[in-house]
Amino acid sequence: MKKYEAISAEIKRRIMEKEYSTDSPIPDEISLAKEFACSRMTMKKALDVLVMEGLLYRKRGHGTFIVKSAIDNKLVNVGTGESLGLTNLLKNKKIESKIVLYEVMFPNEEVASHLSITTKTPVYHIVRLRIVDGEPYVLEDTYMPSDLISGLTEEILHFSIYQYIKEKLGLTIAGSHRKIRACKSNELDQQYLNCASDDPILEVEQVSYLNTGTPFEYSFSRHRYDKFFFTAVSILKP
Amino acid sequence: MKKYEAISAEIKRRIMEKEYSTDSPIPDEISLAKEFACSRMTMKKALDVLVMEGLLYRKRGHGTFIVKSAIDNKLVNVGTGESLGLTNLLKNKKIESKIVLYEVMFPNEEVASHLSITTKTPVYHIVRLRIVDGEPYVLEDTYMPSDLISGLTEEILHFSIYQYIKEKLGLTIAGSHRKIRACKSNELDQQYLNCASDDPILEVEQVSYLNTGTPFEYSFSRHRYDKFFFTAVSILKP
DNA sequence: GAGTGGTCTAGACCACGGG
DNA sequence: CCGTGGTCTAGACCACTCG
Repeated sequence: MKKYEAISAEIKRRIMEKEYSTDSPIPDEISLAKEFACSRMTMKKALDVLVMEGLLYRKRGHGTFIVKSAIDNKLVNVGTGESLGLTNLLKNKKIESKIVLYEVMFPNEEVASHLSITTKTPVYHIVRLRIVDGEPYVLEDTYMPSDLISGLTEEILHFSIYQYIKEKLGLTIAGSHRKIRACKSNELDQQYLNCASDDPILEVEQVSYLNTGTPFEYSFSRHRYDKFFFTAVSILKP
Repeated sequence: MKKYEAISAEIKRRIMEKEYSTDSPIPDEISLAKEFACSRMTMKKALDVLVMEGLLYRKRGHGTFIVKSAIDNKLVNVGTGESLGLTNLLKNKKIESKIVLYEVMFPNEEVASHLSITTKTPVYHIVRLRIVDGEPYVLEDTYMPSDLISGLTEEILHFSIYQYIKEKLGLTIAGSHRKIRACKSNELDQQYLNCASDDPILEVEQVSYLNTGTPFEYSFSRHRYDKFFFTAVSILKP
């Protein structure tokens, strides 16, 4: 365990357990560094994590304070997210997957360009309906290069592709770029998400990358508008 | 100008001008630190900025590489955004504002709780239609404590509230928490955004904070679904 | 082993806000 | 003035990947 992560976790615990007052600043960086027997730079890095998560804010010349609203609201932080994939995000829920389509094909120009491959490189094309606690939740339309993500089976698709990539293929997922938009529902949405023809859809277009910088997934997640929203924390530079 | 920002900007320039190959790593941190006459920690911080923006990625034991797709797509980075407000985001466009409603009122429970005030504290309630290059773009429904954001005039509402807060009131905006969702359009949307009754809306619910941690704005921005999408860069921890 | 980025140190000075 | 956080330094050792 990295030192700054351990410190960060301990301070987070103290905040959540209300061991620090929300009316006065938490102890200053130098005192905390002394308490945790680390340098001030390391202490700062530990606090940086919590500032990023929206739990703390700093006032130059004053100190570091707790964001009051952060204690009650358990934010799903997406800005610098901890994990990707439904299986990770909804750990307490029962998640099922219905495979709507599973094929190997040559990508069109658009898909190929987002995956940084040619139209001659075969890709998996997967359409999955994800069902959370018995309710249809999201329809995922996913493209992955078949040589990169090899050995996919229907059994894996019924569970978690991300877990397979990490644990069985030993690849490291580095992050993703997303575009979030609203759009009209199409027939496929209506059929599988069980929604009305005038129900909107929240669509997340996503390119995910390995730590090698290689894109491994280009996907469109189409969410029921009443079952999902996206959260983001934005911190401006001074 | 801070040193690491200046270095960061210069490296960004080099990437955009294609002065570095995208097939090999950019120079290592120690060489770059030497070139820019700074310590390695400062160099690292400068590169951190570009990693956050999705322009670079690092491979331990290998080097630091350019994200190929980042050069073409000019991402509007929202994750750790540079600025808030339309006036900043769309600098090249002609932005007009039509004031639909402008009143002072007592907030309901929901608004009060998000602004961390009581229902006895008066707030401005502002509904503005923002028009970009002559096209209706977003309908903003905004609540602000009137004692905090004092001296608002219609003239300011026609231009930029954020700029007024920063430049005239001398307050510093620290960041915001957002929820992004899709929803159905209502009559107000249809009237002002000039959209059909079955057109969806991309709604951004936002609480914005000053650097004091005080919430100063609770707003709902309702966007035409065909004129706006939200982008986010997500970087996972190793 | 050589070279990379990742973490950490023990200081230094600066910028800001308050008394 | 003092105390706060913000930046910066010149090193150190570790973890990882490759030849």
